[in-house]
Amino acid sequence: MNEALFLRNPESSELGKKIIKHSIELIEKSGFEAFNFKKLAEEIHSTEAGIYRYFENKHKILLYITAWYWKWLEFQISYQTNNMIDPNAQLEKVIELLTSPIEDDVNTEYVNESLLHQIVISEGSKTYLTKQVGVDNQQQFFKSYKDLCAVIGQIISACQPNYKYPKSLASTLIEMAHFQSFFMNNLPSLTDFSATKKNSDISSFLKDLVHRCLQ
Amino acid sequence: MNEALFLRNPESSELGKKIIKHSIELIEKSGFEAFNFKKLAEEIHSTEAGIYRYFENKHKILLYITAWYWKWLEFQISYQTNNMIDPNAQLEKVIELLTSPIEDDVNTEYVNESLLHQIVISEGSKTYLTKQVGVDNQQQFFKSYKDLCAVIGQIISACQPNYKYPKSLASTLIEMAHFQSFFMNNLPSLTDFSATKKNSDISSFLKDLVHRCLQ
DNA sequence: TTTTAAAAGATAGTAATACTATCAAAAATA
DNA sequence: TATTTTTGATAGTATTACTATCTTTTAAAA
Repeated sequence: MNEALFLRNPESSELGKKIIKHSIELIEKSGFEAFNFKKLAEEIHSTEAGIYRYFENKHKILLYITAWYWKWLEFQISYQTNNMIDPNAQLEKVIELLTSPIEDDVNTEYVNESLLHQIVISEGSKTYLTKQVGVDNQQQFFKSYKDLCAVIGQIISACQPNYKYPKSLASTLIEMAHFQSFFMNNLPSLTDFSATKKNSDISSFLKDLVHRCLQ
Repeated sequence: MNEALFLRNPESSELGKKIIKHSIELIEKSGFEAFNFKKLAEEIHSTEAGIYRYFENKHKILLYITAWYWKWLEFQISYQTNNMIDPNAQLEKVIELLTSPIEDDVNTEYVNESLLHQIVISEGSKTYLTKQVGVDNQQQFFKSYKDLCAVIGQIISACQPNYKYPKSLASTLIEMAHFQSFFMNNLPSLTDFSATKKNSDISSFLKDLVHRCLQ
């Protein structure tokens, strides 16, 4: 993880891990706006000052957990497409991983990936939709997101070397996997999935989209 | 405009129009997070209490101005596609209107559409990415966004009646017109337009996308 | 033109948020 | 055992997001 995201590495202590674990739970439960260090401190039976020793502010926590998620997802993708030779099959797998509800990964004790996935859907855009996006980007806070996007862009180019917009299609896939999910559950008339509310419908939509774009 | 968005109609008085005009200027300049009623009051030489008589809180102002924008854009679309018979040409026009930088409309004295367009790009998603999205939706706060999406969905269906995802493709077009613009200017590696930084490139990308999806 | 009502201005105050500072206690390490 | 590092406890400040009240100005009705 990018060291500029924290003051003290949360992975290095029990308190740090509790901060991450309960930040994920609280943000998922009440939303990022309602989340603050006082509530978090109460939740983990510590103090506000204690949390400020790990993170400068709540925006850094959001940056940290979303960066964590993108890194984790990139690993899942490379792991699960490892033995595939056909880039088209790889791309289908990527779309499935982007759209399917995530089950909690038992290898990571203090991170609940299922909750984190929901946070990335509902709050993820808030990491970069700010006036500091330029400075934050210079400090490489979005590196893991950009890395994931680059990986997907490369698979797209492998499928169809002549396609002119591999990176934009990659970022479109990531963003739409999340936005269509949010819309389906909260503003259903913006989607074609209001009847079923199935994640597999989003998957079909995106697979159809890339298939037509790259054929 | 939806009457539940305000306490007193800002269009009905000089003070109300000043609130809208300067809200747009301030939010565009410093971002929605830094925007507050105290700064706005100073800007228009009025008082905080005065603004609270028009809007309950700053979130309602953001909802108001974005709803205003979607209504205005829907009008532009219906006006500019009015005499077109070919739905494919209509859809191309829609994409151009979504992606091209907006010039200030002289018919609306207290709204600068160019600034408002930038706000919709950078802050628009924050209107619905909240925990209250359900209640806000019940109160019809997103009606003009959903109306616009429905109009575009209908054009898509007119182009290709067999296409299975007209609404999702419509919301994808709207969101991506904005996100690709934001990425191009702030996180350029997520797009294929970092060399030119031209809005017409986003337009080409989206036209290519719908063309392939609907052929 | 006077009366009355509505809108705006001025001022004050509160609860919550987002921090910073300090010092002592506990835990880990040398 | 001594020393450093981490945590806990407490206090305090500036800003934000409101609410309340009263007076002045403006506008509309009588």
